[in-house]
Amino acid sequence: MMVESASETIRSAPSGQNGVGSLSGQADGGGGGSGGGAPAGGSAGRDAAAGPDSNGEMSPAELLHFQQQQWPRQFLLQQSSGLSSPGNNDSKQSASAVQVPVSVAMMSPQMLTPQQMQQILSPPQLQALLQQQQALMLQQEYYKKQQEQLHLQLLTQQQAGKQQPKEVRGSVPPPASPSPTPLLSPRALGVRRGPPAFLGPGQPPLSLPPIAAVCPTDLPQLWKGEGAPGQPAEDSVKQEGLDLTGTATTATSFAAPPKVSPPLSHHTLPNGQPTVLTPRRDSSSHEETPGSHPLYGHGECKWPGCETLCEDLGQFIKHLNTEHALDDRSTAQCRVQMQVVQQLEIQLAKESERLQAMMAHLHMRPSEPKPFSQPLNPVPGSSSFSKVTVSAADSFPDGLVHPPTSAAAPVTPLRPPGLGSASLHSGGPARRRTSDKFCSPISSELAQNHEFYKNADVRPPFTYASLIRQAILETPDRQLTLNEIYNWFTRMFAYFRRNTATWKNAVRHNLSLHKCFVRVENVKGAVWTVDEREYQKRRPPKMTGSPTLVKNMISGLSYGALNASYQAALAESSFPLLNSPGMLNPGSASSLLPLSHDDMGAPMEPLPSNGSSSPPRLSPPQYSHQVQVKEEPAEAEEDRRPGPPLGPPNPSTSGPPEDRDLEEELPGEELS
DNA sequence: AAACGCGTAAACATTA
DNA sequence: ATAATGTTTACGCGTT
Repeated sequence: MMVESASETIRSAPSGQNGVGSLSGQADGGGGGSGGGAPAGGSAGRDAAAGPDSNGEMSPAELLHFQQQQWPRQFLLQQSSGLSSPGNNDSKQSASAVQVPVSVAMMSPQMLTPQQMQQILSPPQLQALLQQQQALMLQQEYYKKQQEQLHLQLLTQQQAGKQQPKEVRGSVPPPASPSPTPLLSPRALGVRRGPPAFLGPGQPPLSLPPIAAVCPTDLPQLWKGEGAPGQPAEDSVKQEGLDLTGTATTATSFAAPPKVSPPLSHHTLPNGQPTVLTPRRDSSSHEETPGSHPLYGHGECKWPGCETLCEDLGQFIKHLNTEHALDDRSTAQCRVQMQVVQQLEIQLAKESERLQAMMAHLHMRPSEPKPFSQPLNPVPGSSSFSKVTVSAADSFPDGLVHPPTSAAAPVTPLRPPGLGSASLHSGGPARRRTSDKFCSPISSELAQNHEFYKNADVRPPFTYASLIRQAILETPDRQLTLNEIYNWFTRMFAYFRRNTATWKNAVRHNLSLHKCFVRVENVKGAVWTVDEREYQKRRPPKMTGSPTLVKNMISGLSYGALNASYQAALAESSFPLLNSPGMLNPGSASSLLPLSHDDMGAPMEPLPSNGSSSPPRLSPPQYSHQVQVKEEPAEAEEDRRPGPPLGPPNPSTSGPPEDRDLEEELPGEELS
């Protein structure tokens, strides 16, 4: 995950080879503080090596990451964009994307990182993407075969003395040659991998072309954009090709309503081969001049595999007639193209169907329109939020957003933690914190995406401190041994099932570093507890309503952050939901009490000076227990609290539970 | 630009 | 002796 910062890499360099090799050492999971090796070498290196499950080979998750980088990103983006507004060329129509999950709709293509994608999509979705990609690769294979076949045919013909259409591009090798030299240039056959011509001169290599720019007309890119499997992903440009493939897949959807596959015109080729042509090739999307030709764009021929430059339409027509006249080659290419289209159609149909189902599902839910300015103190039972369908505008006017959906939703399995985890992996450590900072209440987030985090190798958008705290608070007696904390991490997050040395070290580091974590000597050893007061202390002032914040959310931090913020806001406004039965954390979700001041933006609440157990500190009752723990031996605590079994939240529970709950909730919002 | 929070690495000490 | 625990320092990055 995260791209290791260059600096890190640099730093580690001197320390010695860090690499996978050394990593393996630390991968032993021993976790000992000794820190094993220096990871480094890059994110991939570290991640791959550190994990116990990584033996130098890519784990499924890593593979997923890798593949995600190839195309799904744009694919999805476009898809989402298309959903929200088929005709909208503006890729940033976030605000208007009311019907699309905010987490997706707001994403800016350029900002979506594979990790974000991962977060946005549920594992099944990711899986689907993978499959799609594989399907595309298979297609590629198919094309290649076809091309080879064609090649052979032509070769045969040629050898038979038949007149072959002359190769357009001068680079055609002498026909007679029996050598592997392609009779048809790879390019002509679509195998060629030159710089994607479709990337117009003005288009930055990595930028995503406006949705509108991708249309059926661009399908030919498949011919060249997709490289042969063996071809190492070239460079960004090349990847772009892949991306575009995905894009192309979606492209058709823009031209037609999501639900139905675009009508197709079935033509019959001269040779009798039915050809499927996407309708309005020319009109759809491409801003082509009235007199343009579907196969002509950006000054060049768009015939699959052909990039011949043509100054004008006239020249192009001429070229078309001469070079792409009716012949075996053209026919074969047409056939291939037809296959491409058909595949895409099928794909589109499937995706459309899925989309419909998703939308239907999501729209059904928002049973509760977000009540706007609700009091900061959420009304119990108000609801859980879902990261769905809320326009940015709605969410940020006051920095508060209300859950569009109704709480009942227990944890939706594998629901992508879109909003909350948004910016996670996009960058270095700090970056991921962003979302954290923006507060998504950890318990809420966790509750909702429990399954997701549990199964997806996605890094949770919380700081170690917040996670540790959460782990501790989830237990009946609010204390855990280091090992138990470790276990919690691994149990709750797939992500922490690897890189053990790294994160364990981080956990220990955090425990020691933060005053909020108090080590208590217990009979059996030492346990860690949380000093809620301290924890609260470290929380930076809230950003509620801060223009700056909003601004950041909207622009600076990438949509991911925005989403996170949004989610956080939602969550904050709906604490009660934390207590919903669906909550995964039995222990933590015990309280229905309105959270105290804490979150909601209230800057730090001045801690009342009730300091019960902690003399020096004025700590509100809620915090007292923590403090006690801290100052008292574990036994004391145990006495205090026999330890209500971690059962579902029991509102009726009296005192102690309350405290607990409060504590939990308070912090609920994770820092800030 | 500085301060701060966070993640990561790593050296070192202590304990089981 | 070894591994698990803890503590501490350092560095880089992003945000405020």
